[in-house]
Amino acid sequence: MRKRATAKQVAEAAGVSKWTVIRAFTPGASITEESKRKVLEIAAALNYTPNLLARSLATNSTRQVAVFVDDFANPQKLPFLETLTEQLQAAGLVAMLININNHFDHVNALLHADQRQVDAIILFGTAFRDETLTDLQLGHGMPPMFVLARDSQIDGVPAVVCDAELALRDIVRHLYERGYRRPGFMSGAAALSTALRRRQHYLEFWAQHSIQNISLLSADRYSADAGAASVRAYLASTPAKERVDVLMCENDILALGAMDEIRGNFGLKIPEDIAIVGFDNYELGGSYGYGLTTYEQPREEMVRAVVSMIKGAVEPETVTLPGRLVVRSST
Amino acid sequence: MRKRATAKQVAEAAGVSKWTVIRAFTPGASITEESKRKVLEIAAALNYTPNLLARSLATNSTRQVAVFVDDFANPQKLPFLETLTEQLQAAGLVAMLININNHFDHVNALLHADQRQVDAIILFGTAFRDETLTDLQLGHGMPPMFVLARDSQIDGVPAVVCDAELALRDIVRHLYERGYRRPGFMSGAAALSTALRRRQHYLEFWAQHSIQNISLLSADRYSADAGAASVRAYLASTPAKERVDVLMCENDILALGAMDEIRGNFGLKIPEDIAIVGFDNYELGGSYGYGLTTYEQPREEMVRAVVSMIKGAVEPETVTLPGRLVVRSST
DNA sequence: TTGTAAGCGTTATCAA
DNA sequence: TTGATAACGCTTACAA
Repeated sequence: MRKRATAKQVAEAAGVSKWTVIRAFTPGASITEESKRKVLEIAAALNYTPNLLARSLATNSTRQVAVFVDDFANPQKLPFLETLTEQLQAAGLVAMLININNHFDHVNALLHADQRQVDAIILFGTAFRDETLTDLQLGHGMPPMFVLARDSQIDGVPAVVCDAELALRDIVRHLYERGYRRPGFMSGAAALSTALRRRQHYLEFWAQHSIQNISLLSADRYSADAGAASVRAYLASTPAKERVDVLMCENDILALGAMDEIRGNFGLKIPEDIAIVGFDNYELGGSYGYGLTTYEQPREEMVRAVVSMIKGAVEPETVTLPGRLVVRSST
Repeated sequence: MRKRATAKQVAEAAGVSKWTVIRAFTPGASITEESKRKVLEIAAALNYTPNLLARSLATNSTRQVAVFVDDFANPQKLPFLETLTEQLQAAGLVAMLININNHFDHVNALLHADQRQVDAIILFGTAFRDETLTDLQLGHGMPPMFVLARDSQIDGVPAVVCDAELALRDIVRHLYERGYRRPGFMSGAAALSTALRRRQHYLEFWAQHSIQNISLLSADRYSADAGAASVRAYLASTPAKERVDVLMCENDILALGAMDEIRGNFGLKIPEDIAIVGFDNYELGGSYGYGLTTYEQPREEMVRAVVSMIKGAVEPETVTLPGRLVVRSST
């Protein structure tokens, strides 16, 4: 059990009251330079620093934000976590990273975060069951919640997402202008609303060009291997004449796997035989070997939006932000 | 300001003292079934749950662990974070994710974690300046610290690492048995002890086979592009006859970039012209397109070791754990 | 089994 | 500017 100096001890050593000590550590408090200097000096000698835990109890604000994550397979999470922690910390907040993968009970995680008195909860791209939330929301008093990088269909829980409609419009326009006319779409495993929406808009915008006959592939996980397996099955069962001329994959990881398979195993050329589009702008996709055309989510802006709402600088409401089409050699 | 029911309120509503309420929520406390049932019932009605913040203050234990991360570019961090949060949570602990990249002051981060009264601090693969630590350690009273996935050269701060000597011995033995005799090594940017150690052991074990002439390449970042650029410069300036027959890269990301460049830009075959070895067993390296031979760190065991020490189940001391050579088609 | 008193280290508020 | 009182919601130790 390690010991720390408390304000009281510093006060005694400095010959002042403990409130004066507190003031010395409170920016802008009314205290004479003289007292402040003396207190800080003694505090340094005694190795005293304010106890944020006690402060949280007294102020009813922990300045901690729970961040729920359930899918650690998507490498895209990492830059998001970096940006998120960076902006939270810059705002004087700190992230509690809570894993809610299969091993954990979602309701319990929520309750636990609440008991820790976090100032807010961010559902970061999680497949949170909506019923779970509605149940608990009713039980009032929960910390404010936000959904990041995924749609929210829960009343009163705002989401910050990349504008899927705009994204798919840009993508399809690009593909159409490049001359592709036989599109395909590879879905990932999850029936997440965000995922479904990408496909839906893809179909919708092709339909506006009177192209309705779209090949639908599906991968059973979000991994390169699953992407490869999916495209392998497709190519193996589809005569060259009938194949798509462009395949959009729901995210970059699937796309990378598909590219490997198309070039390596089938000896086809990208984009001459089949063009490929991904989603997320995962770093490796931009490397020489791939040159994957993709769409980048406005990470900084999305995070900024959530953090602003948490800080209370902005009214909480669902925000949809435009991303950026990144054209490379795969289309 | 949201309101929560407190133990006192529940006590009044239930007609008992608040300590009885506490007992109802304390497993194994001495309380009659009758009182307990009643209290829990009223508590549920009032939406009461114990305030973990107040508990932490009273018990002097937050059950929070600060996890410092500075390099979010390495996708290997993600599975580690998943395992770490999983095991911490299973032990009743929760991770505070603290970003200490360039934007932040390391000393301050440490001080801040301390002020938050965390039970422990994990330096997860960070390039923490050792002087920083020694300074602060002296100021006693800091939470116990641990270094994960990197060597620690700081007195009293134990590390949990993958056994580099064993790893490189296995790798070099494998390469030697496969018949390779002209090895090369690509280093990443950082002068991290862990990184230097890999190269050192690589040289050492080749030397045991009387092979001393080892080509040293270096990449200026840990990214696929940097790996590609490094190998490009090498190949462009080295006649085919004089080239290495096997190139070990300090991690998988560098290796993947190198592979792309070797095959795509130079039209060489892997492993016939140049064999490649990586380190980390990053998922994409295992996909069909790469088939990268690599070495897998014993993630679960490493995390288990740290968590055991934090729980106090095991004496804190540096632990070196054996990993696993993963042989694929690139060698 | 249950209630009481004291304490954890702060902050808010008011009085001096 | 400074000091004092009460409060934050819980735990520990002890008494009833």
